[in-house]
Amino acid sequence: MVLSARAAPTGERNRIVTAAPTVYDVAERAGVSIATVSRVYRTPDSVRASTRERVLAAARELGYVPSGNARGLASRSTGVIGLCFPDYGDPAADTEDDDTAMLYSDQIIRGMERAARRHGYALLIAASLKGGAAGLVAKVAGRVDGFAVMARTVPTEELEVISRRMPVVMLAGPREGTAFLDHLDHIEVANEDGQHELTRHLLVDHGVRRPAYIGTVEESPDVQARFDGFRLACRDAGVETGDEPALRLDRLTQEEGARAAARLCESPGELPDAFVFANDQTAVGALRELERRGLSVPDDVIVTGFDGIPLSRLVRPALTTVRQPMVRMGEEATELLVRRLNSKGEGEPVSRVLPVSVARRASCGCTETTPTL
Amino acid sequence: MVLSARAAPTGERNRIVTAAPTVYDVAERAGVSIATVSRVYRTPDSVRASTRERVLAAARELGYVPSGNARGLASRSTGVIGLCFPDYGDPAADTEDDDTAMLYSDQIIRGMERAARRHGYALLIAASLKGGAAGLVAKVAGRVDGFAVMARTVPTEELEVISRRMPVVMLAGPREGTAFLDHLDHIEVANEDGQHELTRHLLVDHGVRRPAYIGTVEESPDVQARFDGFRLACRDAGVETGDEPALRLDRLTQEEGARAAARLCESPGELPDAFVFANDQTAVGALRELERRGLSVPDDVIVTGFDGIPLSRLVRPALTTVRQPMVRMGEEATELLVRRLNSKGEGEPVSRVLPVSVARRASCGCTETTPTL
DNA sequence: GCGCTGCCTGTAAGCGCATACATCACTCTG
DNA sequence: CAGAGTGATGTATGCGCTTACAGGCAGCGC
Repeated sequence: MVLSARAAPTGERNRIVTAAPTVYDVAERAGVSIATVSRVYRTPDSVRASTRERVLAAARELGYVPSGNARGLASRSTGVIGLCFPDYGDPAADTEDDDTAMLYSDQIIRGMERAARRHGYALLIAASLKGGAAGLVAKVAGRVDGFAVMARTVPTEELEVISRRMPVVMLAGPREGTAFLDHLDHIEVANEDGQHELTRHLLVDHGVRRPAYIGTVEESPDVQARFDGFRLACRDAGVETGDEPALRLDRLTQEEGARAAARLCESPGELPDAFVFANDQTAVGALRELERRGLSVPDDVIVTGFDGIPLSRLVRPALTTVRQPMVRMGEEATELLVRRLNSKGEGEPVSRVLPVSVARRASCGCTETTPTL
Repeated sequence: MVLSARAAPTGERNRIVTAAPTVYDVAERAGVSIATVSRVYRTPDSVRASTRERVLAAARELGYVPSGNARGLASRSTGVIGLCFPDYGDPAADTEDDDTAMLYSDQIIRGMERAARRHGYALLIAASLKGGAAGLVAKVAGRVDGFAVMARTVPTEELEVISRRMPVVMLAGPREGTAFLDHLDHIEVANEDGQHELTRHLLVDHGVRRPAYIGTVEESPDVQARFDGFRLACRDAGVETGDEPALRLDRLTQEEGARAAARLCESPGELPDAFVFANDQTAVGALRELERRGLSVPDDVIVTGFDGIPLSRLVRPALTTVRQPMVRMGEEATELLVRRLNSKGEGEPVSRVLPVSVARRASCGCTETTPTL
């Protein structure tokens, strides 16, 4: 807000001085009708050049900014797409660990924002409160043309309502069983394939024989798929594993990962020769714990992660993991939404599986193939 | 979009079937007027419980979602705040380094989103294209109640227009000289103090005598302030430094940091006993380069950064740095905006300087005081 | 000179909601 | 039992823009 200001004698500064100018003001000043003003912005070519200039000049002088609301209302579209992502962690406890925990969402946000910008859309983001306030949806959904939803951040019933009004795409976490969700567009990564290939690498190339998979208590579809890939690879290689992960964690945090490593080290019997974690954060936590215990990775035990977050590359030893194209996933989400928007939602639901790639790094005994930087 | 679907014989699925229901539809179904429907959402207590239930039931049955646009238009507010941040890097070149480069913005986004959510606002984000498309502003500014702007992402003239309509807060990068910007709310961190304290620690506690400061070619206000802190600390300790950084980099990336380290190592004369980098990314790059050269940090040379990004803690040796409360900065930005919004913008412009803290870690020879996790 | 065509601009009707104001049904006092 | 007060609801208007649709006015061929 601009001050009336320097010149003004008193505390006038920093207050909104004038009501925001509207098309009417601009029209009057330029000596045209409001329709012409609107056309200058919407379809410039349909206005004579000289008129256009006059309007733009008037707008500039008045500091006119079109009201997005009025525009949206009249044109029945907002030029905004929304993203709902999970808010891990307690907003109050701003731990450092939490900082890294959200990298996943960050990348998707970035990807979506970029692609959205390319298409002339802006991005509205909202974390789903863990409490699950219903307000969110009404709030966000009412303001966007399309909606991307990270798995299980929005109750199915709300999704159903929203999807009746606008395109919705689900991110990560495959379609759930429910018939309804089958009809949403959907993007996921090749979790099973990735874990399968990574595991195969450990078994075949590094001769691992007693791998331990560390999953979660409440299996997300992603984690489930990863475990499936792990099991399959073991079966293929004739390595014995149970139908259950060696360990199930409550949350996929560094702390939990460290705890898991501790538990596995202390449990009776032979130490596994590889810890296969369901994500990078936990693997990094394990790395720390093993270092603390004086165990060498990968000599005493191999450690692998999943996700390919930036820090997986930066820890020492660098973490062997499965890289997910997270930024790309965000971009794809936007692309899908935009396509639907342009085609008025016609067409079969799309389900896209993005390929992943195994990053073989030091924590499994491979030399990094790419330079560190 | 819900399919008409399973049942339908043909490609009807995945199309928006019905026009979105409005207050009128809900009102009719519930047998009330639209005003009552509106009141159910805006001021529930002003409607008799039985009526309210009827309305809500009708809304549920119809899948009613209030139009944010209409709401905003009628109430002259959107419930959304905006953030404009820089888009580092080429969107096409999705290098891994770029991933880490944007951590800064990510954290601010997170902080703003959280605080916004607490206050019932949503967050609209838009990176400023480096090309500097003017479209952005009209697009975003027309849709929000308040606007946070990371330093130098929006041209001053546009800011001036926007700030006439709504509260604007500048983030990081102190007020510029221009009189106009002096009147915006503003949040920065204690760059100078932080660098001063860090430098003092090196000089006094570690006996550093030949520190080299590595800055940037085009000095941002932040980087400038950091260098000022560095110089001041040197002067205080009676250590000789020039008025110029030892080196100026084009960009604050890991590559550049590595290159800087190489240059400093190869330059004639005695090796500096400490590399003081203007941010963490460059310091991390230097760490790698020094490792490659077989030099030990901190024994051969001390390295420090600035920012306190998560990976500063994760590299080995862990990086001594100045922690900026980036998430907090985002939160503060939101708080400031919300306060202005509630007070109709009254009051003097606020300039808040957030405190920083020095993280003494292994790269300066200190043991980490906090456990790794 | 006339009607026609095209280009440019104006007129007017909403878009879906919030809200001031009016109305109505009651309850409460005196 | 009239009049005032109270709570619940309806009526009507307008928020600022987009967009059919309807002119007005030039240039064209006849």
